[in-house]
Amino acid sequence: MKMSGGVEWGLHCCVVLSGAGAPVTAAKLAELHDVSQSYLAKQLQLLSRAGLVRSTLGQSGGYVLTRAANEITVLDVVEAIDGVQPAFRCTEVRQRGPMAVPAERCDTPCPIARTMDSADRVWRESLRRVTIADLIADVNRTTPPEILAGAREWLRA
Amino acid sequence: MKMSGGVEWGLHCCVVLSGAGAPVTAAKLAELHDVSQSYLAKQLQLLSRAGLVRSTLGQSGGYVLTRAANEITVLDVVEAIDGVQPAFRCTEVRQRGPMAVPAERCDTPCPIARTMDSADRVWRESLRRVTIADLIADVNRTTPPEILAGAREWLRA
DNA sequence: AGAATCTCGGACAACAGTTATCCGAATTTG
DNA sequence: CAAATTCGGATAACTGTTGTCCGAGATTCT
Repeated sequence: MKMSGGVEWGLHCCVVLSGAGAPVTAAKLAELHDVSQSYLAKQLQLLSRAGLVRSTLGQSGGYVLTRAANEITVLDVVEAIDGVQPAFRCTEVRQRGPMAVPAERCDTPCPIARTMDSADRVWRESLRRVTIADLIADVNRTTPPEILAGAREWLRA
Repeated sequence: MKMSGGVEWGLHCCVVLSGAGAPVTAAKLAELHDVSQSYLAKQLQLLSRAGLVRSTLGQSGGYVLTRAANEITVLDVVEAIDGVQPAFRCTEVRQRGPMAVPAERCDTPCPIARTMDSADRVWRESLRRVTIADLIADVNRTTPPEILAGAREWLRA
């Protein structure tokens, strides 16, 4: 089981985008993080399609967050890039084979599926509790101030 | 993000194995669940390697659980088949690019990684709370008794 | 005791989904 | 009108999952 690597990039981009007042191009975001420019563009498209960022076209275009940082949760980004489909999918094994349970007797979902769904819910709930603003606060607290100022300046140039 | 489909099979097998008093062959388990025999064998091997089941060779061999059903958690099966590696892996993006944070200043893990790890922990904790015995109790409550008896008889034959 | 029979176990291919890349079309700014 | 920029799809490489096979090992019957 593996989450798409683009989730990490997307979260970093949201943090950076929140700090910059002006639109930032995909190329700049890719260079800042030292990741593939073409592939990051794809992830940004997913964020855009989910309505988390807005892209402005033209010469001085780029990406901007559509809401305040404390209105965007980590779960929003995860679901935008990795999808909303839960990791476990019940294939209704009990309805197959020589001892199959007829479909009309399966009113309640399989206990295995219920267990997995419950775990999936608490996982998502945990991610929903953390916002981009929380991440920013943590970053501001743990990274050297000169680097923060340097990045801000580098983005402007 | 997608969990291995073998997890579902493995859990069903554990439930069946707990009900049968004698060893059950991989072929019988595959036929009962109507899944690929060769591939199910692979999943059973993983369970065996993790110490959840014990295989006995020879003419009347098969698989047996090594512990009582209430001593095996769903998480045990998930980790045996799907692996223990968390879905999110931090690639230390902050240490890359023109504004990289030097490694010696990164004493605390990235806040993004901490958020993901926390969610992963509650997910695993949720799965750890449910045992095979719980699943069996649920199955016994929700499936028609004649089918349960039929399956028990079918296994014996 | 020996041989047949049946089992598990690991090695070996096919498939799918993810990762990564590129280029043309559409759009805004200067 | 020209330059710069984003968006979307089409396309290749790659990793991991899915699926299949045959050999090694053990038990049972004669």
